[in-house]
Amino acid sequence: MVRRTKEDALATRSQLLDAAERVFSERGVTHTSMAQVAEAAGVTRGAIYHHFSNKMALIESLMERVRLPIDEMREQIAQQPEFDALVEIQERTNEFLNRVATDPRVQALANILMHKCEYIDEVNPIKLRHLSGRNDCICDVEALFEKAVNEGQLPPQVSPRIAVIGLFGLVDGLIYNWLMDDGYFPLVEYGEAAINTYMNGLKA
Amino acid sequence: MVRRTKEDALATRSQLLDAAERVFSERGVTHTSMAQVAEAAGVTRGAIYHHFSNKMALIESLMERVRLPIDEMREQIAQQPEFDALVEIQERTNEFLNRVATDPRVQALANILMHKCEYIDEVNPIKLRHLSGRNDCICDVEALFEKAVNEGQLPPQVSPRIAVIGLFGLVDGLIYNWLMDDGYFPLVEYGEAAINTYMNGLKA
DNA sequence: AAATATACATACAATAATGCATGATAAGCA
DNA sequence: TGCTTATCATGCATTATTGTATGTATATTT
Repeated sequence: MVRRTKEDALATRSQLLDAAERVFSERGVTHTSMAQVAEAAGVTRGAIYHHFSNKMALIESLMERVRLPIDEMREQIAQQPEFDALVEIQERTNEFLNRVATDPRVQALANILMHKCEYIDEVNPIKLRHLSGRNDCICDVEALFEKAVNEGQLPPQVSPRIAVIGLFGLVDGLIYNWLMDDGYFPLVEYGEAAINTYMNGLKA
Repeated sequence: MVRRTKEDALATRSQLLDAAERVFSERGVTHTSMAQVAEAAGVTRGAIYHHFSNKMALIESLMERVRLPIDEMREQIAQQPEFDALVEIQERTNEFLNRVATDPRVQALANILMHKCEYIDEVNPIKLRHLSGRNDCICDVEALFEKAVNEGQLPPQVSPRIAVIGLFGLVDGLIYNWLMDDGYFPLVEYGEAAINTYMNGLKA
């Protein structure tokens, strides 16, 4: 082929990301060659190496594409005045489960990160990004738990730190298991029930 | 080298498994070549291919080695008369957390399965084994929850199925997150607290 | 309109990993 | 004791993949 319009090029880039998301999620990151990604996108490897320097850069762009709307969501929520800290926590958590269950893009990326890639050597920038993003969320929710304790919604012996570690473990574990054996339980329904149980346990 | 005693051969096999466990857990399964496993074990690839037909057979043997004692534990528990279903559940769960936290072999395997390998194509025998073993445990615990409901320890509206899905999600998620950022929270302490919270929530 | 840079396709070289075939030596067995 | 076979080491051929270099035709710029 030949040189296309800038818009065409952007579309190609987008197709490449879509294809990578799909193929990585199906066959795993390291078990997928650049040629397979290119084939799935209907182009050649030349197109990939033009847009991305290597496979890891491709994955980073993949994460960027999903991270942006999530960050927006976080900022948007942060601006809102918080009424009820506990309700806030539960709504956010349920919203997250819902997105994983319904947004195929988020779902595919979660699947890639949890089941279709290997975390190698500490320097791995992907892992660091992931952890950094997580940590921000954890801090947010920890602050909410602290607020709930301070305002007497939760008994004073509740440790916000432990509470948030448990909550994230629960959410991540539900998603992990749901993705592992796709749809052997309804994520949103069972997940919300389990989270509700956990939150009730904090009050006791 | 040469032909060794049968015992020597068994020792070599064991060394290979140890080395694989270590190297896979550090560098990931697909990012580790058979040559690297051999080097870590102090032998050549010839030794590996003599004992195992390929990398996947190696991993299967790895899982077998850990599965056996776990299965024994299950059977052993199953024989005991159950006094208190809820206590039983909590003890088993805590025991599991404890093993992951303290037994380096279990920990390495959990790390490999959760963070250092890619689950590819449905036929993957490793995944199937893992799921099958999980399912047995899930059924065990589900039966215990059912017993707890029947005996009035838990309110009747508690669904044993949802309860066990949530519990396993919580445990798996805690382990997953703990392994991801090794030791950024104390697994046993925080884990037991979170599980306790969850179990209390079921009673409410 | 000419020059240049862009957006890819294609071809090539280098690397690395796998599986197997072969070799060597001693253990196990008749 | 002699034969066979198990336990590994070594070497080889094949294959797959990566990164890059080159080619080409068209947007874009001047």
